[in-house]
Amino acid sequence: MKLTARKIGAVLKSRGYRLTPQRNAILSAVTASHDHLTPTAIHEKVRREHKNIGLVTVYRTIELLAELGLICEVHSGGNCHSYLLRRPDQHHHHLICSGCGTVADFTSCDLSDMEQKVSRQTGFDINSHLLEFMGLCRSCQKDDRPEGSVSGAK
Amino acid sequence: MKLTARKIGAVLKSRGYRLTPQRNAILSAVTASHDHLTPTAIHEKVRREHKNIGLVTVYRTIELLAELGLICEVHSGGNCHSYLLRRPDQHHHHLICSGCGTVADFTSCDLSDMEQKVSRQTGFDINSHLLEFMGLCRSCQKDDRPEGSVSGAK
DNA sequence: CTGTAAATGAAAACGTTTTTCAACTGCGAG
DNA sequence: CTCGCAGTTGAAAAACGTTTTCATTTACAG
Ligand SMILES: [Mn+2]
Ligand SMILES: [Mn+2]
Ligand SMILES: [Zn+2]
Ligand SMILES: [Zn+2]
Repeated sequence: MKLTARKIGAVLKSRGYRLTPQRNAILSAVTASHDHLTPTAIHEKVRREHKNIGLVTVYRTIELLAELGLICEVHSGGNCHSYLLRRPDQHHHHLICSGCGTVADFTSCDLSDMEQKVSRQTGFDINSHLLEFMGLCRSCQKDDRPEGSVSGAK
Repeated sequence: MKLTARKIGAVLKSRGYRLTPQRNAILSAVTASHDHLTPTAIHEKVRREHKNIGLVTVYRTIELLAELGLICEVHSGGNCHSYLLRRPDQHHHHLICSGCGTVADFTSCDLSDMEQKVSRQTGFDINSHLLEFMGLCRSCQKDDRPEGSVSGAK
């Protein structure tokens, strides 16, 4: 069942959030678009009708919608990376410990079956993928931290 | 065969790049660390010995090393995202067209086998993953653009 | 040693995201 | 319907992270 601006509005209210004109405008912009939009792009779109809306509001609304799982986030390849020495020669992927930041490598990645399937389903000609696992490394599982005590990189 | 600062230095030279003290310092910092480091983190590390090195140089060197595949890039969850309306209710992933930016959904994702395997191999307790496919959508395959003419979002 | 193209650092420009705070308003209680 | 207030907003500034510019320095081939 497809999400509409109206439905999302209802979800917001049911969760105790207010349904403001600004939020409605943002909902319309997002539901109307078949693209993925950056916060700025959303702002520009919304602005056409709602000239005075602040970019801050866009950020706040996006955050809210993402939290509630009403919008999806795409990693648009921008600049939010950290780096580490390459260890395996081969194509591989990473596991990142959300406790301490440790990164482990994973080489036996076989997405080709999935890629084929997806390719057939969608008609896309796939040429690369981004795959990362998140979790707790062995030692962080033991530590069993108090909560919210991530120390790792960044 | 593990990459060392020395070996990477050799690669650089063999590719016609100069081996400067700054680059060496960065290589040492990166090879010494078992963590993934942000550009700023690398800068801070390197600075201890090489007080005058500029953050610009760190950025330039990282770019170089990444291009040559000597370091790996981890998507550290920062802020480089675009957003779109959630379409499938279920857990799913995205295919992004590098031609026009179109995003397609892919629901039949089954990484659980891989997750189990990786989990066994590394001892990680995996609780989430990031998976995205990149490629050309059907219509962009036809268009066969001149080159570098991405128009999509962002 | 020298000449030259490559590399560097300081500073400024940039684009994005967050913080702050005073003003405003959606909406439920009365 | 009105009132009151917690929730929401916008302007502005601060905080970031990254890139550009440009004059100066330097690695290294010849
Ligand atoms: Mn999604
Ligand atoms: Mn890697
Ligand atoms: Zn850990
Ligand atoms: Zn396309």
